[in-house]
Amino acid sequence: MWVPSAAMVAPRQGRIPDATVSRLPVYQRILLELVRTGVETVSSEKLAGLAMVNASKVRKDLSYLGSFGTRGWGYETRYLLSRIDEALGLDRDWPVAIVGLGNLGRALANSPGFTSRGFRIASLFDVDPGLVSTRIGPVVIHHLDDLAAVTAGDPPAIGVIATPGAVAQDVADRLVEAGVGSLLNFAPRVLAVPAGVLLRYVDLSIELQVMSFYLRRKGHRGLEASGEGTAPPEPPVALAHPIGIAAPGPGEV
Amino acid sequence: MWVPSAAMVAPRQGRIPDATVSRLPVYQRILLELVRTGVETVSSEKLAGLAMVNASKVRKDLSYLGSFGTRGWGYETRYLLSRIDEALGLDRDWPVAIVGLGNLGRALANSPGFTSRGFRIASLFDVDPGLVSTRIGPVVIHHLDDLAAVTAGDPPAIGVIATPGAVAQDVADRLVEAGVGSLLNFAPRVLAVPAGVLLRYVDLSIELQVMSFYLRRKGHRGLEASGEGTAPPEPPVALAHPIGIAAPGPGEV
DNA sequence: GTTTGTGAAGTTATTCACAGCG
DNA sequence: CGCTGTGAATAACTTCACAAAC
Repeated sequence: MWVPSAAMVAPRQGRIPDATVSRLPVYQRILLELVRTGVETVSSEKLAGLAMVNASKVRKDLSYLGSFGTRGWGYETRYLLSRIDEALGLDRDWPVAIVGLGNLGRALANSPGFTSRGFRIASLFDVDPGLVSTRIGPVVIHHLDDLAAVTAGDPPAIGVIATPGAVAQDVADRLVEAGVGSLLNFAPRVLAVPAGVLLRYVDLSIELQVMSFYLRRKGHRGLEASGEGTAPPEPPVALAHPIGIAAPGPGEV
Repeated sequence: MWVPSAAMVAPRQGRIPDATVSRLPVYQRILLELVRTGVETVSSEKLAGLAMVNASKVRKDLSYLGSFGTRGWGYETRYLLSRIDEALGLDRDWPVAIVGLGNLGRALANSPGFTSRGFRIASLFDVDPGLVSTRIGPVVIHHLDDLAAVTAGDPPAIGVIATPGAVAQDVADRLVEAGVGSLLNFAPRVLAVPAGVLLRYVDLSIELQVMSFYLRRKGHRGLEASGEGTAPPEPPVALAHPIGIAAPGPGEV
């Protein structure tokens, strides 16, 4: 069995760039699959191919965690995975509260994100009397008004907002008040939160509109153009990348 | 009524930076609300406050579309909105196909993204016999195997993948084969698509894991830490921004 | 021979700071 | 005056290219 030397384990002290952080989960998922299928080592080239990114980007990303590849050989999948898990804090269980259990909230509650390690649904909230007191799996849905009482003494690390936009700021305020450390907002609203509270957005409308922009550039024609007529297409363009998953690879413009 | 001069309308010929493109939908949404509530003008400072970004970023972003502010005064909300809509291609209707109508797919199909201008659900697909032939609103759900037949002659501009990860690549292949110009992937998989097809990702697991990383840095403690013990917290850090909505503003670390 | 890890170069994005216009 | 629009400065990120390690 391969054993890392002390020098190889030592993680960089410096900051890990944001762009790198947002790619680590991609590598993590790929490594999980490689380990599952019995692959023991992987080169930056191979990993880059699977993640659809440049190989030197993979090497630089991994170098921020430490230097645990073997030259001429590659990375040991199982060990690399454990280092990424540790960097991402997946060696803990982060309690998550979800507010809003319509289709989206239910989809989130049942998504693979919560069945894998690292996260745990701690509490659910809605205002619909038809939903309150029902369960999703083992977790009962409470009324939003009981949020403070339910989370008292054990505030969730992450609050997920899956409500209509109109109430998103109110929900955010309540979650912050309850002591939640970070918010993941699916509602189509820009939110204001106090300094120190992390805030990220996932927004379908924005994704669609960004696609619309690049489709127009590609010269794609929108059907049933409403209004004054169709603008001329602009020259093709490379696609900006999404939530930071992967830079444009061979498969993308 | 205010009428723009020719000089003010002329859009820049140069490329609009990707980072700007991903912020335009945010400005668009805010302007929509300002227009709706009867606000006639807005300064870059005000708009920046609402979007939680730096004011000079707003001015630079808007300057890529042309120069239609009035010095000493600000921007005319209704006119600015129309220019952003045009830049984003929202003056057309992009037909969208959604594959996978579990909770997530249904949430997407019913989301405000499709009730507003610019997008139209053209077709829906699933493989579940219990769903095929049922409707969501006026649109019937077809079997995935009928995708080629249903979209023949009128390929959707955008394909939305809301299936389990295991079948996402197959669905992507079918959509591309059918002539779809861009893909929005909600499945937790990296996809390969031919050059020329736009591809964006929305991934809950990644968002959660990125939050986990920054929570750890903040010194937040995960409950019930599994495994060998809790790593020491790292110094606080600024939060990277998500799908490119907004740079860290006053409300965010 | 092969592949990592990393300085250096190149590219893109953000912020500053102020001239110029209404 | 106030506020836009934009060059110039800074910062962040990506890619190149190669010496060092196995």
